[in-house]
Amino acid sequence: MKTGKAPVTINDIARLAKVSKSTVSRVLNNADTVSELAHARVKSAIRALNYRPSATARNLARRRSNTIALVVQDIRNPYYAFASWFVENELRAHGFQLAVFNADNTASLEREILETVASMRVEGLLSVGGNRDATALVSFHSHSDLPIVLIDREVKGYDIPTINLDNAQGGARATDYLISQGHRSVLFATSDFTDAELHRREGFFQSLHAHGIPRQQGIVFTQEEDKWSRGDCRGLLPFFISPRRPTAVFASSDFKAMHVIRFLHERGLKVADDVSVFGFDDTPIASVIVPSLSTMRQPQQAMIKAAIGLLLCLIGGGDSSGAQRRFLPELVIRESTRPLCGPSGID
Amino acid sequence: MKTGKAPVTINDIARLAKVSKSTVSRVLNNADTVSELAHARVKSAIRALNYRPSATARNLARRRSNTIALVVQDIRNPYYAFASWFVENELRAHGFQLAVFNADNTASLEREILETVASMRVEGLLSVGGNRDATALVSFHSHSDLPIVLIDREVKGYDIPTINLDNAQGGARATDYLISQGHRSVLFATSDFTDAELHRREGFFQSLHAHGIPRQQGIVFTQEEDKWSRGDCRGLLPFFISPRRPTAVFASSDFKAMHVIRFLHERGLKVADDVSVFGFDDTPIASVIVPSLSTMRQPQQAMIKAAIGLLLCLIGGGDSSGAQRRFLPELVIRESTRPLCGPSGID
DNA sequence: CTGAAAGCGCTTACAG
DNA sequence: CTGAAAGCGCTTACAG
Repeated sequence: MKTGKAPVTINDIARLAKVSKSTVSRVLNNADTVSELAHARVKSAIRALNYRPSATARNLARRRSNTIALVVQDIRNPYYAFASWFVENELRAHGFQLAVFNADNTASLEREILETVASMRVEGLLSVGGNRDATALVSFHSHSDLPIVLIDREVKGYDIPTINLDNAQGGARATDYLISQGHRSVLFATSDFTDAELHRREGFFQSLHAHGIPRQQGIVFTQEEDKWSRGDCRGLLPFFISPRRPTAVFASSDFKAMHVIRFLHERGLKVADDVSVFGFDDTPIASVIVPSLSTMRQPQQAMIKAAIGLLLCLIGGGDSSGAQRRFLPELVIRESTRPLCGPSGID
Repeated sequence: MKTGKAPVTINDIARLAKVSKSTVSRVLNNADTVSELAHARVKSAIRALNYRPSATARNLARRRSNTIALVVQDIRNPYYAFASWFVENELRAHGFQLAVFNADNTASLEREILETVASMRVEGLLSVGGNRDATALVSFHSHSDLPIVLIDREVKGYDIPTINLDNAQGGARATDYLISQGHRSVLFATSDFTDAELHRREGFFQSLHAHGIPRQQGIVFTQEEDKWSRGDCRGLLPFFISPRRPTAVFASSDFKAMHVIRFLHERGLKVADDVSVFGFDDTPIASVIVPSLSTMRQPQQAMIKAAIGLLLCLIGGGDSSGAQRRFLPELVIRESTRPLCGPSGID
């Protein structure tokens, strides 16, 4: 029953059903002003020709696409993969379609995506995560009416509605916890890629300070995101050949924590027993790996729901200039951290 | 510089640049038959009004969308997330856009997606993975001209171009390896959700048989995919309270292997030392976790490239009825498996 | 309840 | 090199 090259159109249906295309359109859109007879004939014509209305034509005529764009920074990252899954489900419940775009942590790609999104005439844009260069986004936002809501991204000096985690507090509370377990020599492992990480680091130092620990004992190890992705942690070596090695590592994400764990393993150090490891995000896998990972949980679903609520409100014409919501992370203690008992832990 | 409610159109540009919309269209499409003057005026009008042509209108007029649909079974699964990343990059190189759809392992959702895809007038469809109910896909394929290529899915009795892994061989070679390490009591942990898993299990039994191991010593533990997702492995308990517990577990995916590892950990059993664990897929995380996971590597990128090549060929009008390619998995030995030394391993 | 007509924002022959 | 016209496949007032 292959239909040949040219797709069947509303005119084909009208002809076969012996009605006007207006009437076909009416049954397509469930109008109640169609006679039973016409309705039946149209329906059967549709079935006979295996007709599906063109979304393209419909969108053009209706001047709306009924779709919302989501741009994530890296779909390979489970955190974003899950976000896209959740956003799609939430939007479906509201009758919207989702178009996902992957920015690959690259500003130039993000720029392209914004162009595409604009030409698609989507009705709203959700962006989750992001690197620090937001110029494309800012310029796009200031030149367009498209409702935009950002998650996990701060754009200073511009009024874009934003849903964020209190990353500084997260960093501080994680560090507080490690210190409360007796750790005095804590290494913060990160990249300086996102504002979120910068704030987590800030919180790290705040906590040290609050506990009267000199800044030098709060060691920071930074390397490019790319090296983390490849699992290249050689840069950590110097910190662990010294006799006064850190007794705890606080990584700026679960993903990095897992790489730190592998590094320690290869150096013959045991997680928890020798070195406590703490993550950030509470990725699904954090509770599965052995030992399971202590981490700061990000209330991702709540944040996404809030963002979608905001976006839908904006689309509905609502005003939310200056809308900023900040969520609090939650301490999750698992197996990868342990109290430091006695001085034997350091040396 | 907000533009007000109605988006600017090609007519606005034509008016401002004092040319016809034909000419605007020409510069939009980089036609070389435009005078310098006209070109410059159009360009500056476009910039002045921040104009972006409507992809919807363009697609309708051109009768092509330039986009390809990818349907994955569960975007939360890193395997699929990576696939979508890779497909997008490959397609970009060929000038196509990608629209990703998530079937959530649900036949009814897959059906809906197929409807959407059809109405979008995409130019091709790639499907990766899939549960065993392919009726929607088969019926769709037989009623439409849309080029379709399947990856990791077998549809028997219908001629849909397919790229598959030789899962039976993968299952057999993995089991061969475990047996070669002295394991005689191997547990195969799986769900019976996909054909791939069924074939892996088949290979498992083939290998046992080839090594003269009675079927009863090849234990199979099956539970629904859903329980695996939730990490509920209580069903494994009976196998491990018996004194003659398995010395090796072969899981039908890396993901399941990780849950098995957690289960063993909670029972006080050490991976590799007490029980060898073997996965399937070689997910990125397999080499990061501690101990790193022995597994069968699936040449995912090569398979995707082959699938895209096939799809592009079909789109170009090529004929590939009966196109079936089968790739071979590769044995990857890491830390989670160990030779069984001496009878002490069994009891 | 139904159809003819205009329009959505583009592209594409066709003349000139 | 350029413009007027027709057309892509729908929807939406407007008459009747």
